[in-house]
Amino acid sequence: MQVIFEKTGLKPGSIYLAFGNKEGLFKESLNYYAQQSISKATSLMEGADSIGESICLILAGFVDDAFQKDYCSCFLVKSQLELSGTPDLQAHAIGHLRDIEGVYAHFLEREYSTEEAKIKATSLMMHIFGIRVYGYHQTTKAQMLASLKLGLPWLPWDTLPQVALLESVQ
Amino acid sequence: MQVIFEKTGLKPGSIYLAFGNKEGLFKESLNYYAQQSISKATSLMEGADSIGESICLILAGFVDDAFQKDYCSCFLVKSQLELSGTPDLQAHAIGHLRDIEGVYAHFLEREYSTEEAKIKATSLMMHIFGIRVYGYHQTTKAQMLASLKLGLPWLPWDTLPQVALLESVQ
DNA sequence: AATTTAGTTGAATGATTGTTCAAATTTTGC
DNA sequence: GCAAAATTTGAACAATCATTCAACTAAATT
Repeated sequence: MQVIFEKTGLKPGSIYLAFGNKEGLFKESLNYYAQQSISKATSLMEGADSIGESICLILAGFVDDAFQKDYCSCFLVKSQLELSGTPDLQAHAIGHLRDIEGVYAHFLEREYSTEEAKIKATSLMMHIFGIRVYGYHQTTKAQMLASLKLGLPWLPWDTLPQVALLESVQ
Repeated sequence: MQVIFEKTGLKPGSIYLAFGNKEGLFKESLNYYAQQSISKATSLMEGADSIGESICLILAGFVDDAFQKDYCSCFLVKSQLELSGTPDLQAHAIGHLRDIEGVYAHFLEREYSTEEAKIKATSLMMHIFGIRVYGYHQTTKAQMLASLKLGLPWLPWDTLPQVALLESVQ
């Protein structure tokens, strides 16, 4: 809260009037972040010819994130892990992550059976979580991408415009 | 610290004499947890005929963990993500995780080239991180295992004694 | 048994935390 | 232009936090 007072320049009273308490502000932030994430992914997959290709682009973007300075993983993932002591908020974060998995599963159903789409979405989420944690290790983009190709061999990595991947190689 | 005073029954002075300060205690805990993790994995792979099979067993164990009550993911993973504000401790956690990746890479070199072993170890770590995060979502063991099979197809899932996997299916 | 070392106690300290509220200010609706 | 509603302010409060320390007890050494 103290950091937020500083960064926003607002006084405690204003923020407490708007959000009630710390948990309220946190929950609202989680909602905003989740909505933002979902609409970003959705709009990328909606307009694409190939779901697979847009997923590759999304993943390449996550890899890029990891090499930005002040990388801070993913708000939802971090919250889910940190909030063991606050089951209410943790459930909120988990719910959003499951929604995101649902979005991927939904779009994958265009190209696979319901069963296949579901299991592929889970594998996808595992890799996303993997990137979000492994990102801090600061190895190389090439290594992370190679590992993604190995773990997600059903994605059309090679039909991607090479620039998209090359520009991801530091 | 307060919780530790309660749970151990020790008074502040005793703990501060032994560990210096909160960071010291935390660092020592990370070291202990990491050493424990590494020796558990190492001893499993050392005595095994097939590295692949022992890795499958390790992963199945991680999946089991996720369905234990009071599941709390992995101390190193959680610490790495939480300690953005304490670069010193975060680097410590990251170092341990990279050590663990090194152990897997080392054993995989028995069956693959150095290059192959390295990239497979990275993919393995991504899946482990994935399990550690996804574990909170409480779907089903079957779904998590199926997703692991999909993402790690180079592991000998089918040569595993069926009991080991069956007993993992809730 | 005497002396040094190691470990524990219990209370206290100062800093930081989340939170509240009456008064002042700005914005809105008529 | 005015009254009502909405926001902001600034100072304060109470709780919690990590940490310290002199006094006390137990263990080890000679």
